[in-house]
Amino acid sequence: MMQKVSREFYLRENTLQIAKELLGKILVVPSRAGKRVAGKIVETEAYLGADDKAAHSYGNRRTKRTEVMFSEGGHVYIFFVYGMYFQLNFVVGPRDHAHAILIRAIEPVEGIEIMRKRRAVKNDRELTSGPGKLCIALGIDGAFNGADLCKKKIWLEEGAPISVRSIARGRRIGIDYAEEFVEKPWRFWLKGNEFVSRRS
DNA sequence: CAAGTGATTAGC
DNA sequence: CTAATCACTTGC
Repeated sequence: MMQKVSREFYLRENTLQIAKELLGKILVVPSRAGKRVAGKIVETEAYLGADDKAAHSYGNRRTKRTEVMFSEGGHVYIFFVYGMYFQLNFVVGPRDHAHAILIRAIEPVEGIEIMRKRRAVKNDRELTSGPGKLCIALGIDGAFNGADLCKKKIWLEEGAPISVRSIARGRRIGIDYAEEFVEKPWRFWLKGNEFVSRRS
């Protein structure tokens, strides 16, 4: 196994930089039977906490749901949307910073058979090409909320280096309520990767 | 393109 | 308490 990403990576305060650096890293979530199910991160979105109208923690809004966003970097924030889907986020920065990065898409790397079983789709391209899809494929649900990325339930490993020129950025998706923050180019993806989510 | 699904939140 | 909304996906 490649080197596990350490706590220090998540504790930094430059959330946009971290969102970019997450591209290419390998997300690993062992199955219940202990088999590795993993994928390369190909799309992320940064949510800049108290000052970002698109963030759940905007204005330091602290509720039962957003509580884990205020924990220290390296923890997992899971929320449930549209009555059906879980969304995977990594909390970054020091305690009470309340910044998070949404993992929007991954490219399957290990345990693809398990992913196919969990997602009954014809085309492998549909396996993990969206934030709700990848949670199903990886078996991520509300029980992962607050999990520590430095422990054994879910973690990140270094992947092959990514060239800066292969990174694209643009506006975030599905945040029409965020007023002047709608246009902020805080979504990052790997150019041309077929697992990047379709919508723009 | 629109339905579906239920937790979460704000507002009374 | 109620009602609107929602960091999405799928099938029409």
